[in-house]
Amino acid sequence: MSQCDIRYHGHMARWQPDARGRLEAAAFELFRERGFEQTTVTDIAARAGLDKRTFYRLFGDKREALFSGSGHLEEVLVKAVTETDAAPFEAVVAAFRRVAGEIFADRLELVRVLQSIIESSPELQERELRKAGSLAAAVAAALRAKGFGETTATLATESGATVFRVAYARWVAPGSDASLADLITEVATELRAITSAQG
Amino acid sequence: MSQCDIRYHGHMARWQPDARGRLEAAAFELFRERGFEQTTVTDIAARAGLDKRTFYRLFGDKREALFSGSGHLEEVLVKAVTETDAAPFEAVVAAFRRVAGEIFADRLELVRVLQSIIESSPELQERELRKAGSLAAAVAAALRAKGFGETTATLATESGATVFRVAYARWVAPGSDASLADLITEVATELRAITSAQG
DNA sequence: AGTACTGATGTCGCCTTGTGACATCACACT
DNA sequence: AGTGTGATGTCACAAGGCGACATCAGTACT
Repeated sequence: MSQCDIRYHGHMARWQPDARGRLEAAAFELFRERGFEQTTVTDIAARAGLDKRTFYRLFGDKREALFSGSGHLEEVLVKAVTETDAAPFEAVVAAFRRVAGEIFADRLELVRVLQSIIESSPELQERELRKAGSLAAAVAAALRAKGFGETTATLATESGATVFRVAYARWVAPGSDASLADLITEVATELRAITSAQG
Repeated sequence: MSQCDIRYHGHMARWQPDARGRLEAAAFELFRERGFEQTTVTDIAARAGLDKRTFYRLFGDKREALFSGSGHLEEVLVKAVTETDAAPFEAVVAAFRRVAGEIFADRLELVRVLQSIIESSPELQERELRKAGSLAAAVAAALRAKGFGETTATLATESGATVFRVAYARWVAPGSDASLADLITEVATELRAITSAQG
């Protein structure tokens, strides 16, 4: 198995390594500098020293270059939900709290820039919504796999996601200094209060 | 005020009336016949007896032709939320129940076709998500206008929207025969149970 | 009546997104 | 040396979307 010794998987001298990473970085920079709509895919590829066609082989479309992290997020979230034995809503909230610590905690500045880019473009907002949706679908599926019913799984997931969204918005908003995990706990309590109030 | 007698607002002989309506109808038909992606804007305009450029003056993009009804929905929803004095979550759920009766009740078949078109295209799904989002923003704003806090308004709105989405999915699913309004009530009860359960 | 204005529509040309088909060329394996 | 293989570049093209200008019925103003 001498192949295992090859650390630089294939083509190293011929092409700069990590084309995908360079494209993501180039896209992020350009979106920040000029805005999403003022940046063409050709611009991104050029800055990464690649061709437009190569961009489209690595990303489905221009927006995807900005949402590469969401796959990892889904993974961690599903794992967290699977490994607990709490009630569904509590499980989802706890999973988000874990994600808050593992993924978001030390990236506030990055997240703020990312969010400002997204807010500047309707196209990106749509994509973000879809990513959130498929993420929720994955979590709901994980709950169902644990034996919960379709409706229960969906409602717990969506409620948990709502809690996260609100907490996240507060966390990203300027002037806040609480941790995301704490905000999640607070918002979850508020949600319980609101939904259990008497009509 | 003799002008009030003019029923056919302006240009009647020169152009067929209701260009917008004709384009919406043409788009709906073509999307159903060939699918969204297999239909070009030029196709739609041609079927409506108009030019591509005219389409883009009336609709921001190809997807918008399918979501014309969402403006009316938002209007009714906001009105319903404003006119009640129930607690926030209950107010939103009641508003959705009202919308269920006033707008959706006698349109199951149409809604099913619409939904099947949307489900066939990721682009349309993204747009639907965005429409739902701006609708929620409007409802939340209405709650805030009634004096509720930002967080309360958002949580109540999002929870209400979740209830509606789940009920709507059940209603549209084949084989169901309950009314949308009843489904909303049921789902709201389930949500209360889930969020108030002990960890 | 004549004329200028308005406003919805059509025409033309352009850039950008996204894709299929084919060429290229360092590296690996035989 | 010969032969793949796989990531990349090149070319051409359909479709989305937009700016600028032309057209022309009806309206308003004189």
